[in-house]
Amino acid sequence: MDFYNKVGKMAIGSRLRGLSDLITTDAAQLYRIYGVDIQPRWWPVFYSLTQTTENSITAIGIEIGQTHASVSQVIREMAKQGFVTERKNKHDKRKNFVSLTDKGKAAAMKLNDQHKDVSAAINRAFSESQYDLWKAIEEWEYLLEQKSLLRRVQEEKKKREGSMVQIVDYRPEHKCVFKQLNEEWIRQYFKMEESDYKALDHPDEYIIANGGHIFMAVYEGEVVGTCAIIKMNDKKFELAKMAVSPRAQGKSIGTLLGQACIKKAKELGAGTLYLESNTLLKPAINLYLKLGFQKITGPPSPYERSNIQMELKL
Amino acid sequence: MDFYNKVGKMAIGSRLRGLSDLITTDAAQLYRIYGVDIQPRWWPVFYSLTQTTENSITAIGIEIGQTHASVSQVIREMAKQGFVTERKNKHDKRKNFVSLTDKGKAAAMKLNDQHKDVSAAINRAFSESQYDLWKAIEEWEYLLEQKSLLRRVQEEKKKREGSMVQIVDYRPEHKCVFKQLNEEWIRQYFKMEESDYKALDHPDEYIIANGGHIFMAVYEGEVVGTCAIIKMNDKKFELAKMAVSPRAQGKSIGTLLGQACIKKAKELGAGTLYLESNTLLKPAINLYLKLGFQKITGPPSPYERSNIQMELKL
DNA sequence: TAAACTTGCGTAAGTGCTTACGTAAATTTT
DNA sequence: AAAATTTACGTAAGCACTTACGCAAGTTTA
Repeated sequence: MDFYNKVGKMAIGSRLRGLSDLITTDAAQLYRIYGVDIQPRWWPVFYSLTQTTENSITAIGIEIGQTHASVSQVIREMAKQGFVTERKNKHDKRKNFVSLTDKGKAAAMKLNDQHKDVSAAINRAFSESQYDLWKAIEEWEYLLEQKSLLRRVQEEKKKREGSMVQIVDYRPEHKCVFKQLNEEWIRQYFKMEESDYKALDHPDEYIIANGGHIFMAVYEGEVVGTCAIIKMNDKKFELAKMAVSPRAQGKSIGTLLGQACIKKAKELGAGTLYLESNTLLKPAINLYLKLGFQKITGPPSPYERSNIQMELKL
Repeated sequence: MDFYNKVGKMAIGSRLRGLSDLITTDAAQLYRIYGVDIQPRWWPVFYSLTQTTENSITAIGIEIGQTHASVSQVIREMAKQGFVTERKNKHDKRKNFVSLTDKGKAAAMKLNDQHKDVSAAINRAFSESQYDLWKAIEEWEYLLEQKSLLRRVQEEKKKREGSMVQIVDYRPEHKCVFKQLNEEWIRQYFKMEESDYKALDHPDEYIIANGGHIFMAVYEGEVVGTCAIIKMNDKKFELAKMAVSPRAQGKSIGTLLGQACIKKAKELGAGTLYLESNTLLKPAINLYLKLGFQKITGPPSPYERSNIQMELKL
């Protein structure tokens, strides 16, 4: 199929199903060859019943990895053809115990031959092949169990979108959006305090002129995040005013801003980066931890909403 | 799934489908993440349409490896949601040309990102894996194209059943079945001749006492085939009276009998094995060819039904 | 001991494809 | 030019499962 090559390995799902179909379409004819008048879909149930004298619907389903509904349907068809009999359990009247009839057992004998031959044919095909399909499937099952495809794709999305984010220095024209981004999240969780207005209305004076720095995150031409470091003394800066627009979350923008701030603080000769936050903001705290910050107990903060203090030694 | 291990590699079909499901079930959620309101099953059609400005139903089907019926259904759904428009072809009014609307194109842009991320995720998974699933699938597709699973199983069946066939020397109690087996096939195609009765009614005198040999094939305790070598002179034997019961055909019994006769003829010091047959009996002629016999032109035969003569140099 | 939950099962409906079939248009054969 | 065949498409129904739901029977909790 040329399409597969165009689309690339993304088509792995379709391709797997295609191969599965290629293998299973022959099945119906196979049963005819062995003179057993059964439906291919009965096979797993049939096989399971040959292993245990009798079994309940749900138990069979679990064993063969299908739903009880599917087994129930198959059993009904098999019973109609006289391959199995059903028997209600005495102790637990909900349970429906199923076992092979004589006709079923006779068919099972023939199926046993078929099982032998199919196994032999498949094993021979395996021995003819260079790449081990069986092990490859096992490995993929394991890989996807460890981390689902969905999560893998989400990670790739984050990475791609993160690479499209630019971290730029604060410029006067950012004044308005700088305040807006911060006000947005503060109002969502808390209320604006006096000290907020001071820094947000006059970033140039309170932050930059004071020896600090502000970064802005730009995504698709739009400013979607910000973060600042404020000079406390020659050796200590505060990480503050971190804000990311809710529309742009999930793109690792906080991480990128944090990393830029840490780098800048080092350049400015800081030995410690300090911050105040609130334990209510779990994603933020997680981000700080990921950046290397650790909880400390310091002097009280001027901000009402602050209930946790953290520090990073540079 | 424990069942897989019990059943062995015969479950390869189910297992492939299982893995395919594991990969494709995530798909539905994926589209939501990318903010595109499309059905996963639309994807191949969608992708195909982004490659060509417009295309007909059947052509799309061929490209994506599905039936036109499937494409027709998908297009109907997509049109209802306004992703595509249909346009009857002027020159050929049967054709229905489909193209993306603006809404469709916008969705295609988003899908493009999704395609990138999914491809990246899958490629990363491939690079994490040790066994190459992709190549393994390719190889199996090739193997099954060369020889279908059905044929492979049939071969195994033949081999297994062949190994259950015993070739034994003629004993007096075989007299009746020896005649019966031969009469059965002769009557089916021709009519019994005078010379038939001589050899079939008195095998001891005409064949064995004369320095020849008769083999019987036994399957599941029942005599199901026979074949004889008749001495023509010290260096030349005739292969004759080969008969296999129709109920036991397809088990390579003819081959086994033939091989036994060839071996015996060698032991008896023959240099040539000769036979007469009829070109009507194609499977028989094929068997003789497979055993190494070649067509010759010799003196006329006493049997009316003989129209071909063959010989094997030992 | 009643109420709430869990378990086992059957039935219905959905899924994403397929095959089967019918119809109209185009093409080839007679 | 009529008849037969092929092509393009739509619709219906089937396949082998699934999920959703409801009922009855058991078990646990309050």
